[in-house]
Amino acid sequence: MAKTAKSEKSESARRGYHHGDLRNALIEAAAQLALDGGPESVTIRAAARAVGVTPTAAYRHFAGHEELVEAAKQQAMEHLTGAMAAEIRSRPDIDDRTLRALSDFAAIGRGYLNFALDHPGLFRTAFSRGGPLLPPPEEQTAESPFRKLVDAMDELVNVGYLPAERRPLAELTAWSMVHGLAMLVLEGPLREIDEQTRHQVLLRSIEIMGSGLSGSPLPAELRAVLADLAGDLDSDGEHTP
Amino acid sequence: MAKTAKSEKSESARRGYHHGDLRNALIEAAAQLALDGGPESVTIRAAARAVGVTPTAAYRHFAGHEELVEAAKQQAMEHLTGAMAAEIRSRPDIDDRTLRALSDFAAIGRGYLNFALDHPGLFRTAFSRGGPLLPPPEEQTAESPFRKLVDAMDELVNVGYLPAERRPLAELTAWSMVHGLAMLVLEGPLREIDEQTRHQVLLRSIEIMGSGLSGSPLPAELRAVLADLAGDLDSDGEHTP
DNA sequence: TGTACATCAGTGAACGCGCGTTCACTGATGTAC
DNA sequence: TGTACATCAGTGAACGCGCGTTCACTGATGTAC
Repeated sequence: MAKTAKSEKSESARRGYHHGDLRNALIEAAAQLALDGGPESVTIRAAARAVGVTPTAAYRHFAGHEELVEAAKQQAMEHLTGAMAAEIRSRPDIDDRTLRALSDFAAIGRGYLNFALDHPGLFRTAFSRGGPLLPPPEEQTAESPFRKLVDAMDELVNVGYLPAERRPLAELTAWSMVHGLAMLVLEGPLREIDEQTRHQVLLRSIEIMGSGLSGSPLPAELRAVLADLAGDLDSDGEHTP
Repeated sequence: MAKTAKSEKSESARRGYHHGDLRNALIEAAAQLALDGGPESVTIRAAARAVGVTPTAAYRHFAGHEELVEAAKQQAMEHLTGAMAAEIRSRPDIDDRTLRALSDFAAIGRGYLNFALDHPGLFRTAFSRGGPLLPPPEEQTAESPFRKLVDAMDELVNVGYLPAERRPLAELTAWSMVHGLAMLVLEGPLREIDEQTRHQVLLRSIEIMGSGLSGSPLPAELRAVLADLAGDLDSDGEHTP
């Protein structure tokens, strides 16, 4: 870093140096492989091929195959984080705090499922065996989907919707629900379910979760908001923000 | 079958014929491989090796590798069915119908999670990509876990606990929840969660689901029953019935 | 500023692996006479 | 009941594949004088 501080040149010089930034190029190639074919498709040889380099070259930057795959999983998780953060950011504001908190909550679930359906290869990679563990709270950024879920739930308590004694671990229940739905629908026994049913299951799930949290049925106005949100759930291809 | 009808001998004679029943032997070997190492471990060569036969011999009974793997997945699903049916059967009777229906419901979730934790290889195989689809209702046996879940939910309606308008698709929500929990805890980002937390998440999940269905908090007596049930959730190794 | 040298990113050939799959075959079984 | 023959389940050798990984190497870069 002393070198980098000395001159800007070394920064740009490095670009033309042999390959430039082979490590990151390989990671990006690995992420692309994961996007196309899931974690099984991430191999050293394929990544090297994609970058236009000899497999051996990869061993200058990774201890072995496993390290490349781990990088791809990490990358896939960051894609999920980015996609969800963007989706959540792009939602219109709602004045009523309770309504807002609940709709945040629903949007998180919807974003998760959308990502899974839009990028099955990445989703599978992010959650494949040996993928990244849930980081401890202090290491989670504000963008982290899980952090956003926790925040939304905390807000539900602050707002008086969710009784404090029902709060503990509720985020894990909510996560399980939407994760399970994604898995069952993506590559599980429900993978041939029709789009409308899938849509309705998410709706019902959010509803059940919502009233399961508060301990009372959802007010009609909330149900309307949730229905709107779930309506953005898209099916094939990219979803329009 | 005309032959079989003619004499019982042909039945037993077939046993000693070359290998006897190589097809089923290979399927059983495949299931064992899946138990030990998940679906990736199911190969024609390994199954043949386990049975003590040449790989080529497998091609008399399976069109190719894919067909053997499919058989293993089917087998894994049947194991799940059997294990859950046994677990549900072995529960003590409860007089109160509502209590009973709710505890059935909870036991199904617990059985599912127990199977996943006790036999991760089989669980992963049953739900791996390209695994068996959920059969249409008319093809589900009374033993089918999904059928049992549907029945339990119907009973919750009959008993007046679950309002009919909240019934539709609720079984898919419940399934998603427990499936997601199993995936997250088995090989996902929660795989290093401690046993006690895992236990409590299931408890909270059943509670949230239960009150989310009815639209009102669980009566204290129900919570006590559920806590008992979830207490049977075991962690490492076989669970004791 | 120019030259000799050290460094180290990437090359090319090769290895061993387990896999799926195919081939011509063998030898046990069941059957027709 | 005994013998010739057809059937077909299983053998053994071999193929090509893509993979991970290692080896001695080359040649571009950065640096010391």
